[in-house]
Amino acid sequence: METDGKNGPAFNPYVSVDCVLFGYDGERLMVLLVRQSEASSSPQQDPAPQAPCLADETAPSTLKLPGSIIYKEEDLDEAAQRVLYELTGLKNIPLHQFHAFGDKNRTSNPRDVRWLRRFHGLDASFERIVTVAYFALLKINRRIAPLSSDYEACWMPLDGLGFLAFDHNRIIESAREYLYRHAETNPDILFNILPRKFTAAELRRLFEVFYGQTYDVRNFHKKMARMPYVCPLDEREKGVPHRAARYYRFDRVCYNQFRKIK
Amino acid sequence: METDGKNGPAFNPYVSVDCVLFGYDGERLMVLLVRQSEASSSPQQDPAPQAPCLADETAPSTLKLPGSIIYKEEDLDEAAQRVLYELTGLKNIPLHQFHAFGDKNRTSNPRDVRWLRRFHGLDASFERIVTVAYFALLKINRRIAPLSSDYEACWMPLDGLGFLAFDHNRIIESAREYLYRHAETNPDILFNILPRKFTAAELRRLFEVFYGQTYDVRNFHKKMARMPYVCPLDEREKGVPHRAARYYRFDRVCYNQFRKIK
DNA sequence: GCAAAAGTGTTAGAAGTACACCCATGA
DNA sequence: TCATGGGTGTACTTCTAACACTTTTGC
Repeated sequence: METDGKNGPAFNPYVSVDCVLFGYDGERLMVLLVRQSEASSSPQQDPAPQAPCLADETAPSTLKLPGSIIYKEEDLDEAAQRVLYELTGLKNIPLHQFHAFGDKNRTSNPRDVRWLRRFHGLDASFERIVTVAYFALLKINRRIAPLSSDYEACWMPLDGLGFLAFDHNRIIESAREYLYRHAETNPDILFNILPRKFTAAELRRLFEVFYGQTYDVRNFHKKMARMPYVCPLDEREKGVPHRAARYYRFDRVCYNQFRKIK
Repeated sequence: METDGKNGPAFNPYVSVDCVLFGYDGERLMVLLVRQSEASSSPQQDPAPQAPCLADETAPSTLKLPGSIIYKEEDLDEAAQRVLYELTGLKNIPLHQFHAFGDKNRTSNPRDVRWLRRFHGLDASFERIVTVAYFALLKINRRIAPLSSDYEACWMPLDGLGFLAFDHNRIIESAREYLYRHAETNPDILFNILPRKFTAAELRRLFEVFYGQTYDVRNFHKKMARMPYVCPLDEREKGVPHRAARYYRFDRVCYNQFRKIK
């Protein structure tokens, strides 16, 4: 801050947070998007619940990441938690800040400009919105879906997303890289999106989807054996038309100890 | 951005960039800091060259990270590059954005508030400065030092920093973690801070300082042999009172190829 | 010849990879 | 009894870590 004085053409951009909420439904990685509505009313005033949508490229509205301008009395992290909560009802989910996007022209697409004016009432003189992006990895289950529909939100498969508002395609791509890197050193993030009890096959499936490769079944069992925090239970599957699989659970206490000694 | 409408108490904070410039002098890791001057004039108008300073806890001024409010026509990355250039004269150095700091009270220390008013002429109503932090790893050499002194800048040993302005202690600690993580996947960053020609001992010393551990000499030679981009030269040290060490150089072309196939 | 740093090879354990068959269950 | 997916062991390679002595040079 020493390199400009009173002279510098300082200015105040808007600061927002955007949340890249990855979800796993047991089969695919998804991302939670909301409609960039053409209506000028805010969703709080005019909730329009509707069925979880499919991508519709020809619709007049575009999809975008959930986000919000930060409020005066909020920390960045708090704003991100608020966005998550208002959209999904979830609290205390670790949200990871990964990058700030502040290019001069990131809000220059005419459609986006129009939307910002109508929906946010931003005056014509606004210059830019600097957004601080967060990601989280969520378990897709029944609790989330109904809330999402209030915001015309939908889970979209991560592969083959169409064109999104602003620079949100880029933000998601970036989030994905940070997610992978984060998971390397924090594998617990993956266990959060499995059921409390899970089978070896479920864990393997998750690894295969996440890392985009296949794992030899035998070697994967050995890999699991080397994770002391993956604890086999006595319980097994029931009612399956084949040999019943053993259940495992993730032991966080054990996980934290394991990390310390490593 | 769907979770607030016209209703939200949106506001515009200042947005700044701060640069954590790590430096290596062949022996220690340092960080480049500037004085949080009590004078109200900007350094451009009143450059006061002085000898590279030592930490002086009792002085009326505190040390801080170099940084700047972003200008209207600047991208965040451009602002960070500008700060780096104005302070060191260096261009085209990769600066890595790593985190945005936007806590409500990060600029609430009375001394910092006073400084912001005097030095930046920020009016009394400012609420907050959201700062986007960058780091880079530099080779400390003669070209940097003279420029630094114009800003009352000094290289401080990374360990044992005193109390800095704002939340800059925290920012540096965070930068350090990101730097380590970055170097894991991008080891080239370490070779940038070695001389063009370096000995195995120099490389080992760097690794030991950087990773805070010692390396067995023989194993380290094997480690080097597994880095195809570290090329032995025919040249050797001269005039040393012991067996002359071989020189090596970092081959970037080879490095890039090696990364692709991995 | 001596002080000071350079350079070199072997062994053991841990982790990763490739590969094929029998087991338990419900229908 | 059959279709379906669950579960297991061995051999090879690669990486890591521990460990001690000889070489070269200037003084």
